[in-house]
Amino acid sequence: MLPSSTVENYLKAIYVAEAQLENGQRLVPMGQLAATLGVAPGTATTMVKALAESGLAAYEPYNGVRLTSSGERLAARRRRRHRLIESFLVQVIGMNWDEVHEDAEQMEHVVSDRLIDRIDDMLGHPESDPHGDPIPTADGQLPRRPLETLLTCPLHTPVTVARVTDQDAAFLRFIESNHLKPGETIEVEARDEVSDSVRLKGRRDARMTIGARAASKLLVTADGGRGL
Amino acid sequence: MLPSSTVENYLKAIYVAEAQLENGQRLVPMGQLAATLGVAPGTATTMVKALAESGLAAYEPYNGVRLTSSGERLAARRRRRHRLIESFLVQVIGMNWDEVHEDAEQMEHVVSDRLIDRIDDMLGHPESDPHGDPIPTADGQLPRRPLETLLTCPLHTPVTVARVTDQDAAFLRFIESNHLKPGETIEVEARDEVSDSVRLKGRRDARMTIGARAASKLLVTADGGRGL
DNA sequence: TGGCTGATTTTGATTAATCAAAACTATAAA
DNA sequence: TTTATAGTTTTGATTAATCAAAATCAGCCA
Repeated sequence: MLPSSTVENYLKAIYVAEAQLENGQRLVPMGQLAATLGVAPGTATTMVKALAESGLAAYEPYNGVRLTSSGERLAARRRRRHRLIESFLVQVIGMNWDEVHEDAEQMEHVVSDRLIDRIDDMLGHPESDPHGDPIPTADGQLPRRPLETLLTCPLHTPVTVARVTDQDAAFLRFIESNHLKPGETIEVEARDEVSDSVRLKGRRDARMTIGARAASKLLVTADGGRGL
Repeated sequence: MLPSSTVENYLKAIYVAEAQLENGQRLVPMGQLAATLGVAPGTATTMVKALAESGLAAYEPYNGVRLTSSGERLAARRRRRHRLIESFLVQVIGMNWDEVHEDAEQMEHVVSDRLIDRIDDMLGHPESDPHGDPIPTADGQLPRRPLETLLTCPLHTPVTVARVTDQDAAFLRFIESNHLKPGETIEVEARDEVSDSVRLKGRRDARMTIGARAASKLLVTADGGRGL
């Protein structure tokens, strides 16, 4: 009855892929799903058919797959667990934010609801995790904030880093050592299409230039207030 | 290469059963192993043969099974993880000692060594968990203390509760509400063979009588000092 | 309108863990 | 010494998750 961690991982991968679909697309293609999960395409097909059986996903042969509302509910619950555990590992255990992903990945499947609630209480019901990723409430609601990336926010205006949408440890260490973690106030000074880069003014007026791809992973709030 | 949680559970069950073997017995019978793991006898046979293949257990057909030294090493590592996690859940997260077993049971299989070490540091390298069970060191050594049960300790002498060898939640709550947790100082006033019971003087001279079976699960140190 | 190509699905096997039930041992009683 | 029985092992199947490779489909290009 309760979904295996394999099932939970498929739901998560579908959710993430759905959010990244271009323009009109509504279905995640099987090949992409199989690739992100690191399994053979046939395996993904078989598993997705099983998900469809149990009402967690809608599957159209040769077209792709998307989550049903109950699949989304499950995925949200799982995201909540993951993000609370990451927050906990960083804030309570004092692990670095670039080394918590793996442990959280494993623990989210096995920890009891009771322990999750306890952690939620301890942290004071946080709205987002150390990366700024929003934490769904127990009933699956997302606290929604309108965020912009460093590619779209206004120039020469103080903005607060709110979220870093990449879990890669090296990238996170880069963000940290340049004082670009959620909560920091920065300003975009210029964008250059040709060199594909963005110039920033950071803490203590430090200047730095980062690539557009990296810039797109830093989400900010336009006002100068606290991002959390 | 790294053992599945199923393998770890078999090792644990064999270890516990070995420690409980009567007098001259050196091997754990298959039937008993299967029963404690809740699997069919044939399943245990198959699995134990696989353990023997990989050098973790010594198996004698129709006689039984015991751990090899490398099996014991693995079991000790696993016990260390379990007990550190239980200690952590009680002392840091504030869960009750009667509700942590299940979570620890799951988490011990998945958390990273890095996190275990971090927990060990946070707790100050404790020698025993909240039940008083000793925590093996990272290289598998057990801090050994000579303990007696309430059935064997001297009468009319202050002793300190050091360990409670039963994980049953109801039993743990009983111990707690009667102030018999590890660290408490108590005295055995009398033992009665016929009624199969033991009379105690506890905190603030409270008198209570418990059954011999329960008394055998309370381990104490003869001196009046702190048990931890 | 074919026919090609790349993505998808099917098919047939494999591995780990399990069960039920049949076959087998070892020992203790007759 | 034979036999019953309790405990153990084997056998044949099952389930979840996976793979490789063969078969199939969809859409586009000519």
